[in-house]
Amino acid sequence: MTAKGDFDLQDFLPYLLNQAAEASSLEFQQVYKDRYGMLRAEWRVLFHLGLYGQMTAGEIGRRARIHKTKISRAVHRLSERRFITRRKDNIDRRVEHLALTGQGAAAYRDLSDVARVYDAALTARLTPAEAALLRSTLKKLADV
Amino acid sequence: MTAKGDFDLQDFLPYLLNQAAEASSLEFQQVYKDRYGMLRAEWRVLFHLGLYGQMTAGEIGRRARIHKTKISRAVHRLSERRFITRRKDNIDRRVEHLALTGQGAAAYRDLSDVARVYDAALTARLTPAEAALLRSTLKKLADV
DNA sequence: TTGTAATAGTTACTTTTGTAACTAACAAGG
DNA sequence: CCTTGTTAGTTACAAAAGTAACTATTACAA
Repeated sequence: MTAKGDFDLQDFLPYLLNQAAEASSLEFQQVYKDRYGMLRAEWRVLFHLGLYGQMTAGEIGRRARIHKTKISRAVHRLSERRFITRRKDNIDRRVEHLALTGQGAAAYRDLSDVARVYDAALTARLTPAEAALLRSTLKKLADV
Repeated sequence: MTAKGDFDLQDFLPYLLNQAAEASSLEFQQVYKDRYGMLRAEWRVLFHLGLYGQMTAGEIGRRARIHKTKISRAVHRLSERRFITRRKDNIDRRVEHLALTGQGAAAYRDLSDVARVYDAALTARLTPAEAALLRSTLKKLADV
């Protein structure tokens, strides 16, 4: 049934990327989900605040390319659970400045340790050359 | 705020993979969605049948690592819209053999053409060495 | 001013997904 | 045959995501 013009699914980059992304996210997902009850958008917001400090929802959305409704819901849940604080800007009162609470910073440190270890384990499955080229190539592809 | 032990989100493989996967899936998604009203699981089922011929839901699920409920719903919608047929196995009557209809085969040919062109466009953004290494590395990572 | 457009973020509504429980059919040992 | 366990696939219910419309505020030009 495979006609000669066909190319295999295994050679279709979007498919391959999705398979690799899903497989490689599984274990980390278990951690932030089981340990902190977070969703994907939530750990991403947490990491942005942990890595780059105080930010607004819009800034996080632009950096991480997350839709504003996802951010809005993530921020809502994170602040509800006291992982982050929200402070209205004095000048532009549409904007809120988000920052980690002590609890949020602790969760961030814990998860970023897990991420570091997990990333090292993934990387160890590749040669150094593969790993380096993979990262740079993925960055290229992520730029739309 | 970025402590010296931190590693950037941009170096975390699961994050990078997800960003690249999402960015690189966007345009193709528009096509199968707008042109045929399909979801991701649906075009994958369609492609499996187009590429490998008649298969059962379970076989597709194992190959593509798609959960059986997603397959079940995809199969339901695809057969409802006359893209595939379902035929009960004579010996093991739990099993159904799925196959493309004429309409399904036409959709498959159209979408696989789109996929081939789109994949070529993505690949063209990389050097040949990068593209080759990317594919082989992704295959490694996709193996859980 | 004041009217129009743009921006930040939220909400309501719908669609899709995740989870677990379910039916139906087969398998295999007693 | 029966019981127990397994496999294929479906369904019910709950959680999450997508879309578009909404509020509130700011920007800017007539």
